[in-house]
Amino acid sequence: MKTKQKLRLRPTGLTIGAIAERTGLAPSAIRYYEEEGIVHPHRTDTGQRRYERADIRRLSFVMISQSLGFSIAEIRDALNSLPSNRTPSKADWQAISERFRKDLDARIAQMTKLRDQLDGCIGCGCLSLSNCKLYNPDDRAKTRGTGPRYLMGDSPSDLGKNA
Amino acid sequence: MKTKQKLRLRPTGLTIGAIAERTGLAPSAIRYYEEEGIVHPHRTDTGQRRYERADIRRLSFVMISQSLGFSIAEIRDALNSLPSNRTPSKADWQAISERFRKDLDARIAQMTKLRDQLDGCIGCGCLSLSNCKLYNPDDRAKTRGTGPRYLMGDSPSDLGKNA
DNA sequence: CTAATCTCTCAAGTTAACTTCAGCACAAGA
DNA sequence: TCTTGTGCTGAAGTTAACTTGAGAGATTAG
Repeated sequence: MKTKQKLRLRPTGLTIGAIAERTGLAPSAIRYYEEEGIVHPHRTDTGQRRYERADIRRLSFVMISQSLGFSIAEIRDALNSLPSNRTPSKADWQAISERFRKDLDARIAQMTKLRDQLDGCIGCGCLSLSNCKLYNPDDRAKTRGTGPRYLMGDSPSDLGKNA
Repeated sequence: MKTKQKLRLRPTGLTIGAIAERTGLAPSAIRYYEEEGIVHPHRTDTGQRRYERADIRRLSFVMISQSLGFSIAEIRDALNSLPSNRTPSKADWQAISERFRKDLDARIAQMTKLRDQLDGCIGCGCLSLSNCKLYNPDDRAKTRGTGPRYLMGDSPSDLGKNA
């Protein structure tokens, strides 16, 4: 079929630069997201990445989700629930939205709860840590953030002893 | 050598191990907090750290604050507002509590706002990113977390164009 | 007095989410 | 065609908040 001249494959897809411009993300970040399995651009015969329009939405979703406190891993998992064979529909995105909303609701509730205990505990001068609600490790929200904090709340064993 | 006998200085203060037990923190974490200027134990003549009872409260405050999403730097700054010449009073702690509460209120409000926009935007399938409120960089909460994210929202320049 | 614990310091490792850089290949425009 | 401008890869750096490990001294239980 191809008399294979130069055979200029029509410029299928957007370059990483174009995507970067439209999303506001740095190309390096976009490549990183690929490593993390968030986007799966195809390559030109010379190895350059080419993205689809739908990828802009995926990446934008990442930015929004991150600002809401979700990790890349969580976001990837959510995106993996989108159909891979067809372009995600409105319903598909709504399903994700609901999952995230549930998580958000829980976090907001948790923060509100801790905030309400703040005055009562820290504010009181914490003269009796032993019965301070904020010290309950189950209530101390597992901070969303980085790094080893492994032992956080692992052995607050003798908190009830004295102050 | 020493004409002075053993001269047992009375065991002033708690050892790092004792503090670790009472707070549930690892000794390494406590030493790290010292580097960060959160606690200032004095040393025995042989170089071991000795803490005061009040340090337990400082460290507990750190744990609580972290679970509320505050960084070590923010926590240190708050603690620095405590009087250094006398043991902090109830009122001293309450002042800090209020500052943190304000911050918490703002963050909760922000999260609630974004959450409410979630369904409307992601849920809708985001057919028109151009007028999506979640894309407003000013609204995208500056995520509390680690690492370079410097450019996040730095140049979402052409977001209003298409896509 | 000894063995078992504890502590100390300093360097290096860890996670997350990226960035920066070096060296090289391809693409676009005057 | 020659010159910029992009893009690619892989390795290493960055921040935060700590942990882990090595080598050596200090404390304590028996």
